[in-house]
Parts: sequence; C-alpha cells; structure tokens
Amino acid sequence: MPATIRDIKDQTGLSLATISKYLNGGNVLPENKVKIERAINDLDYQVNEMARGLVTNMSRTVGVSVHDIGSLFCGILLRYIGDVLKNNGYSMIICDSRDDAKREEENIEFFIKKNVDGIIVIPSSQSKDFLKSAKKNNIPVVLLDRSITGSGCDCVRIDNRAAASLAAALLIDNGHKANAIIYSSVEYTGIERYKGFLETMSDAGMPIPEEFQMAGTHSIEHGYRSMNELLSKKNRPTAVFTTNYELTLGAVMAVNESKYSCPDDISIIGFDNLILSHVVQPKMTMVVQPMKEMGEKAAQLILFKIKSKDKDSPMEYVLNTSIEVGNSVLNLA
Amino acid sequence: MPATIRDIKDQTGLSLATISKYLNGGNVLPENKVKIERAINDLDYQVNEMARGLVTNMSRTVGVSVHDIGSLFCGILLRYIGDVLKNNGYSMIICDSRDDAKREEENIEFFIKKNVDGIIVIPSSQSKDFLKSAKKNNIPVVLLDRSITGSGCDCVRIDNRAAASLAAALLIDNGHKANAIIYSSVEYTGIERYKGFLETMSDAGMPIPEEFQMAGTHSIEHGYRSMNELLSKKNRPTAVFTTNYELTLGAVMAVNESKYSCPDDISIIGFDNLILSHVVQPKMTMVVQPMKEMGEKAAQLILFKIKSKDKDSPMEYVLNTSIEVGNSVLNLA
DNA sequence: CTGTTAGCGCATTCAA
DNA sequence: TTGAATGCGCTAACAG
Repeated sequence: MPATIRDIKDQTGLSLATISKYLNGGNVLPENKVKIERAINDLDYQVNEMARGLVTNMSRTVGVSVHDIGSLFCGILLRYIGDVLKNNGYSMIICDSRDDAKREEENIEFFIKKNVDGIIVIPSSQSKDFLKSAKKNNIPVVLLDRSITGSGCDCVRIDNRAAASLAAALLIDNGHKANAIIYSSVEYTGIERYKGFLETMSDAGMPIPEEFQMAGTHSIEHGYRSMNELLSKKNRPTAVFTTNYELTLGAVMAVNESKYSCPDDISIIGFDNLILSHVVQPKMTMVVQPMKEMGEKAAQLILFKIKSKDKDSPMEYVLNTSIEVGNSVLNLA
Repeated sequence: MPATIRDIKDQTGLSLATISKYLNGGNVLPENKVKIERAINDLDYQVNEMARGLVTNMSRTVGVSVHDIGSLFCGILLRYIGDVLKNNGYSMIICDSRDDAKREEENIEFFIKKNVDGIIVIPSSQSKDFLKSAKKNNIPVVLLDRSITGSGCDCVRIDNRAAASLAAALLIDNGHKANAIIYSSVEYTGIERYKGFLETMSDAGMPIPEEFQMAGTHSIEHGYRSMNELLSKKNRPTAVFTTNYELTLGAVMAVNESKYSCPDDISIIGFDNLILSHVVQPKMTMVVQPMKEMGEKAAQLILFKIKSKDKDSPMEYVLNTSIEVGNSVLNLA
C-alpha cells in the first residue's frame, strides 16, 4: 500500500492541514518543512491524484483529439504538446479520430467522461457540432491547426492563404509563368492554401489553368499520381506547388522515378518540412510551419484557460510561416 | 454542476447502494432499473471517475510510453492500442521518450504519479532499470516490439531473427548471391534482424562480406546514404535487405535518384509495409509485421493483467511475420 | 502558522 | 434484493 498523508502525519506529528498546505505550496515553518520533506522521502509518499481531484474537481489531465495519430504532422505536434503539459504536471489522454466526424464527437464525450480539465483538438470536422458536450460541461477547448467558425474556441494556427501566397511570390520572383498546384480539396487548410495560391497568381496576371489544378485527398498517392499526370502533359508546367507534406513526398517520388529531374525539368515548392529535406536531393524549397511554437502555444493556452477560468471572447493565434530556400526551384528570371 | 448519484437517489427514491449496484452491473428489480435509467437520462448523469477511483483504487487509465511518437510505427500501434482501451472504458496517457533512457524512466514515474492501472512500453532502453518504479508499485507492464531480458514483464513482439531469415530465404530462392544489408545497429530489433539475416546467408554458404554490412542509426538518412554507397561500389550487390521502414524509404529514394533502377539493377527487400507500397514503383517486396494484431494484443494483455492481478511468470507473445511479394526482387535463378 | 472538522462522490460492508 | 452507514485520501473552511 502506498503511503498516505496520514502516514506523514504520524511520522511528523503535524496535522493533515499543515501537510496539505505544504504539498500545495503554502507557507510552513522551516523546521516543519524539513520534517515533512524527510517523511515524504522516507515513506516514498506521492499525492493520490484521484483523492485530490475529488476535492478540487480537477484531474490535471488534458484530452487531445487528433485527426490522425499516424501522421507525422500530428505526431510532432503531440510531442511538443506533451512536453509542455508534462512539465506542468498535466497528463494527456490521446484519442484518434481517423478523420471521422462521428469518432471526433465520441472522443470529446469520452474526455468528458474521463473528467479532463481541458481539451485540445486537431480537428477533422468542419462543423462545430462535435464540441457540444464540451460546451455543455463548460470545458475549455483549444483548436490547433484549423479554426472552426462559430465554435467560440481559442485557436492556434497559421494563415494558410498567406503561406500559399509566399509560395506563389517565390515562383513569380523566379520567373515561373506556367505553374501548377497539387492540393487537398477535402480539408479546410488545403482549400485555403489553394485559394491563396490562385489569388496571388491571378493578381500577378498569371491565373492557373484548370488542368494545372490538381484536387484530391491528403495523401502521398494523390501527390504521386498528380505529379505523374502533370509530367505527362505536352505543355508541362515549369513549377508545382505541393500544399502539404504527404503531397510533397508523393510528388518528389514521382519526379525521381520519371525521366525528368528537379529542378532542371520541373521546379517544386513544398509544404511542411518535417523530415524530407534531410533526405531528398536536391534540397527542397519549402513553406514551413512553426511546429514547435504551434504545439507549445496550444498547450500553454489550454493550461491558461483551465487555470484562469477565462471566459473572454475567443482568440485566434495566427503564427507566421516562412520559406526555407533550397534548390528545388529553378531561377528562370 | 454535474449530477451525482445523490440526485438519482432523490429522483428515484432508491438508496445509494442500489443505484451503485446498478451502475456496476449488479442485479436490480426491473422496475427499479427502469427508474434509474430514466433518472440517468433526465439528469444526464455520468459516474465521477475520480470518486470511483478513490474507492476502488483504479483509475481506468493505462500509461503508454513510446520511443518516438513521431514515427509511423508507433503511431499505428497507438491507433490500435487506443481503440481497444477506449472500447473497454480505459483511457491512455501517452508519453514520448524520444529514444532517451532517462526520459523513459521519468515517463514511468509520471505514470505512477498519475495512478495508472497498467503500463505499455514500446521501449528504447535495453536495460530493465527504467521499470523499477513500476515494479515497486506493483503496476503491471507489457512490453511491445522489444523484450527486455530479466524484466519479468509480458511482451508482445515478432521473432526478428526469423523474420530476417524469411527475407534471406527469399533472396536465396531468387538466385541472389551478392547480398547486402542496411540495418540499425543502435537497437535490439535491428541487431536481431542483422543476426538472423547473416546466419541464414552463412548457412546457405553465402556469408555477407563486411563491406555489404551497413550499420548505422534507425533513420531515412542512413538508408539513403548506405544505398548510395552500395551503388557506387565497383562490385555492386545484386540485392539489399533494408531492415526497417525508415531505412527502406531512404534506400528507395536513393535508388530512384540514381541512374540505376529497381529491380533491374538492384533488388530490394524491405521491412514494415506501413505506406510505402501504395506509392513506390515497383511495388515493394516486404517483410511485414502484424501491426494491428500487435497493438490489439498488447492492449488486451494489459487489460487482462490489470483485471486478473495475474502474477504468473511473464509470457512472451511472439507473432508471425510474413512476406508480401511485390516486384522489387529480380529473379536471377 | 497550525490544528480540527467536514465533505468531495462513490463502492462496499452488514443488516434487514 | 435493498438500505444505512462507513471510509477511500485529500483540500478547504474556520478557529486558534
């Protein structure tokens, strides 16, 4: 049986209240402090979080629902989220929603049942419906990567349109006039990037023809097939913007297996430099998201909401993307 | 404020004990059952897991420590583990050990502090030291992917030597006599696969020359560099065994960027068909682990250990690997 | 600064 | 089968 606060009381002769106060950071006479610390050490005492939670109505646990736990993007965010939470004494319960709205809603309900103090969601849903049980139970929610209109939740994300504009501007600067985009048309972020890219290109007098707009799923396959299709056209584009990690990976593989080479025959600007650049020749030019900052910010934010019971109007934290310049974009200018 | 069992009592007129009994699956008169169920529905009652845990000394939570939450291998296992646990009403707290033994030990201590009922570890450590606080607190542990000698823990894994032998046998059957291996020399599984491959090749009278034994880290980079090195030799091998997912990915990329092609110039047999085969041409021949079975078995096992308080001598569940035949191995015979 | 007391929500005796 | 009573380990009043 693990030691309880009573055992500390017996060994030190102090009262429960004094010991509890010490445990929660209150002021105690130095001599008593020493006694308590020794007893804790001797008895290998650890606070019973369930008993504490029953009184304080806090579990010191955060639920994290991710749209795909197998994706590198989620995995890396989870790493940073987990670090911050753990350093603050919070544990994270993770549930995978597999890009399924129903599962996502079940995850939130599961979190509530498990008495989490707060929830972080990397959403797959476009609608706010899945959050209703969190709302009802008054549990704070932070959205990561995507915001959801009308959700009333704080959100940490990048400006996807601006990020895509960066990519477009770089291609324009390098003199590319025949540009294509491979994007995910099944998710908010993909569509935003698509819009940002097309708009910037249009504004520059270089609208993207329909045959160079490759819509599809968020997958290596789509990147691979689309790049093959683009390469087989009589009028190939000179540059392609691949709007997420998986699409970039697939596109690069397609080029490498083809008779063409990057950047001599085709330029690529990718998205999310998760690992690819360590491996691929030439070094890829990439739009990069601040993964560490995003994960840490989301974790700090949920901790803040939990502690402050803050009911201010929701904030959007829009972080900056940047371009890591490699050698995958040829300068035609 | 959420409803408590007291509110159910007030509405139904029954006693706390009866309601509690119902909640825990006991027998209650049909009419009372109806009353209770209606009250639960009306009041939107949910059991307070912390209060329940305080009494039962169970948190219905399992800690999962993974060696790298960013890796596809861990991500996919987590998916299956999470499903089984959730379906049984258990939540999973995840901690990343980043392949660091110290972190791994801290993770276990953190789990204990959080009163988990059981622990699943996908270990990075070779030593059992990091498990000591689990031992002391008598918390069951299941190791996944790697066993640790003397740990006294149940374990779910594959037979890595046998798996590598399968790969060797396939190359032999196809008439390959100049074979190379790219492997991870920093982890148990990699070393086992290395040993299995070399042994089978030696037994067949085709020992692997040292210059064809590419030791290194578990990384895409190592696969990439090693394959490049092999390709640049005057006497190239005719086939290469890449012993994990990342190494396979790196090796494939290297070949695709080179003037050589697979399988005409060089055959590859890979490991862990996580996603690669959907994308790469030619379709890869792969040694595959039963990921779903592994994750589910580990989760079922920890649930069993938790419920049974089973103190039998530890078991090793060694699952079968198989080969998925693609077109990446040329038949020279 | 310290001690006494009550009670968080529930499961589990033991009687009835 | 049901009900009344007890306590899991801890925090938070409040009084000293």
